[in-house]
Amino acid sequence: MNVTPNNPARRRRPTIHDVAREAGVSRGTVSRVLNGGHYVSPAAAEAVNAAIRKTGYVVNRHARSLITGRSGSAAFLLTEPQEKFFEDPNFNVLLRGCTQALAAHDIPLLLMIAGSREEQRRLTRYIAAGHVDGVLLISSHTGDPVAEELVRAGIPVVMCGKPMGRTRLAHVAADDRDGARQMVGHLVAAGRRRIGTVTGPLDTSGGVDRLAGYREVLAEAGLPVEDDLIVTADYSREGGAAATARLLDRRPDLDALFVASDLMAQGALGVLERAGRRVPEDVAVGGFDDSTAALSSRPALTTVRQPWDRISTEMVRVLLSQIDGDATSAVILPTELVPRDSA
Amino acid sequence: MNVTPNNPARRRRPTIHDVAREAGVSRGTVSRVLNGGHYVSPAAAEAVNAAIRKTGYVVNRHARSLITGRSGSAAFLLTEPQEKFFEDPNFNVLLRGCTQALAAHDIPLLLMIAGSREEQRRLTRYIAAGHVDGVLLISSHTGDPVAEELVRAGIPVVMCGKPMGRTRLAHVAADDRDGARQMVGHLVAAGRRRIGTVTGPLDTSGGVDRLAGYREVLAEAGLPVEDDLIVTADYSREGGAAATARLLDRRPDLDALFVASDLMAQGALGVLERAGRRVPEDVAVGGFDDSTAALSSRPALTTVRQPWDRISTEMVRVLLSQIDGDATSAVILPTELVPRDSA
DNA sequence: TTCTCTACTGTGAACGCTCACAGCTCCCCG
DNA sequence: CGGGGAGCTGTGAGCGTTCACAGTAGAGAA
Repeated sequence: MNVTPNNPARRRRPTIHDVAREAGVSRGTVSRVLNGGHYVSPAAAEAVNAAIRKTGYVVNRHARSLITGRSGSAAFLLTEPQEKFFEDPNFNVLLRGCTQALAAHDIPLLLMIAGSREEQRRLTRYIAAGHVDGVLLISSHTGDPVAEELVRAGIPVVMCGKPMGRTRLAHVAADDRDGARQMVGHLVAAGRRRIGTVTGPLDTSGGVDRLAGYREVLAEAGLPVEDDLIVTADYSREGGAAATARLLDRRPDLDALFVASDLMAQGALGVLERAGRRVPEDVAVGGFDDSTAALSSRPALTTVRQPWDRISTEMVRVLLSQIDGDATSAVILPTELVPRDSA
Repeated sequence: MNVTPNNPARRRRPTIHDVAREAGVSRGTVSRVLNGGHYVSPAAAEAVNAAIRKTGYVVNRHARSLITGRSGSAAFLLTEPQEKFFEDPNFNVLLRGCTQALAAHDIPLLLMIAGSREEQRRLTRYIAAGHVDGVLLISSHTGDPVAEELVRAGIPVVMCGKPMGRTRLAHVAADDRDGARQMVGHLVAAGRRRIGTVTGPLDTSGGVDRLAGYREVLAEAGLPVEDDLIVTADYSREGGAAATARLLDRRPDLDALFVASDLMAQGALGVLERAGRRVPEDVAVGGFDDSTAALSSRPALTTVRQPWDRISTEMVRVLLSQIDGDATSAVILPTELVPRDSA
């Protein structure tokens, strides 16, 4: 005697066959409903949808991927040690924006971190094996081999920020040069004359382009561009503090400071305060990014807004169109001066 | 006439068939080599491995998943707004540790963030649909519905930290109570008598248990446990600063402070400095976590080390064994006092 | 009426893998 | 010397989809 008669296949997940049987149609029709509903009669579509609701059917993505050759997911790939990114408030906004933009297309975003060359190799292999349809690449420094490897493997890649190498790579970036021009122009217009700058690393486009904007505006205003007013740091709070200390040491007559990131500007504010300089009375300070750090610092930071929300949606748009076979493209988005209390 | 005779299937990825043909064996043998190499002669294994190298073969995980029913990936799921986690240095260490521990098993870790109830629902559905083999759940607050939903759907889940609800959930946590006992014991032994505490949120086990340890030690030392020496904050730097200011206002006679996280302790140090108190001479400060914040603060923070590296490897171990069908289990790891300069 | 075109539907064949099974050889033990 | 087991191998089936194709019905044109 069978003790559990009603339990031959307990809790098997319903397949497309079950839905088809339930709806009284064929597999093909169910599949068509699932994929856009073209060439399906209204009555059949209705029956299929009812059957899907009734059975609680969910497509098996593995089966679908096997035949379509697509995984239905994308990667958010960091090719530098993660600490740097996590500390940076911009990163939060970018990640969140990309996740949401992809969620609208029902594409989950896998966050991958490849700090060491070893990890880079492993992940490149993994991605190149087709486990991900496309990559949002967050890498700033020159000579990052990952982008090239992925492109060679035929994987759609979109970078955040202008790539430094000569590779023709799809990317989305803010207009760093113009943002710097706006900020330094603002400082000049306020009557500042001895304007220093703390740049980002000069193997990143943000570092180079913001410095270029600074130089241009000074030159246009007829002010000398002096080397001892220029210090390079690494976008971190501590780096910004150290650079500012050095600058202040070299040029005690400083009356304004353009810092290439809000985080570094926070470090700068601390150093200036400890040195007894009032901001903005003695030294005006301008940041870059309009990150959360800008609002929480005291005084509130005058900064340059990067349109992170638009950057993320654009990155996703470019990636998806590239996955659909379109050519690579580049998008540069405008930046905007945000005047607050520090300058 | 065929114009491109040599190009019928350009750049097709090699399959197990190609490897089998190349090695002169059958599909079955190749599959066995791929899955551990049992019941394969050394000669055959050698031939297969050579063929894999030659063809550049990589398994198609979609095909494998289709039959095994496993995805070969795991999720790192945050059920709270991401900002909080990213700011916290502990989170970096935990994420990195888990990623590495899983990488050793060739299991990629998908980072998922479910800040809103809406996102939680979407991701729960996604995970329950079988797209991930298991979940490392980072959620601290009481009444988080995600854990229960996942468990009900039969998904292996391991939590970081003791769950507050009554659910019997697999988890890995540090011994918060004992860590607090060590720290407060240290303060008492140093002759401190008016010891305040800044606790974590009281709907997290870290908040509750560390407070419990504080209370116990004071009671055991014959010191009064006074309510106005206890303030609750939210683990953030700012929250810690605000709580300390309140405490100092209420009890100017404070001679020691046990702060339930290093980040909050950093905030506390700032407030104490501005209030003109010397640390540790006037007020001894003890943190919790031994995060990077502890070393970078001035003075270097005496704190309680949470074994994050072991926590992450244990989480992965418990998750994998649960995926393999073992029962859920809980692991509590020891904490350790790290004496530095602040107490 | 017949023919063509469009809208819709069902069916077989993949996709690339693992699993179960059957078959083979060889060795050890009774 | 026969039987049983261990070690190794190949084969067929099937996982749950999508895709291409063949086919049907009905509408409209010739």
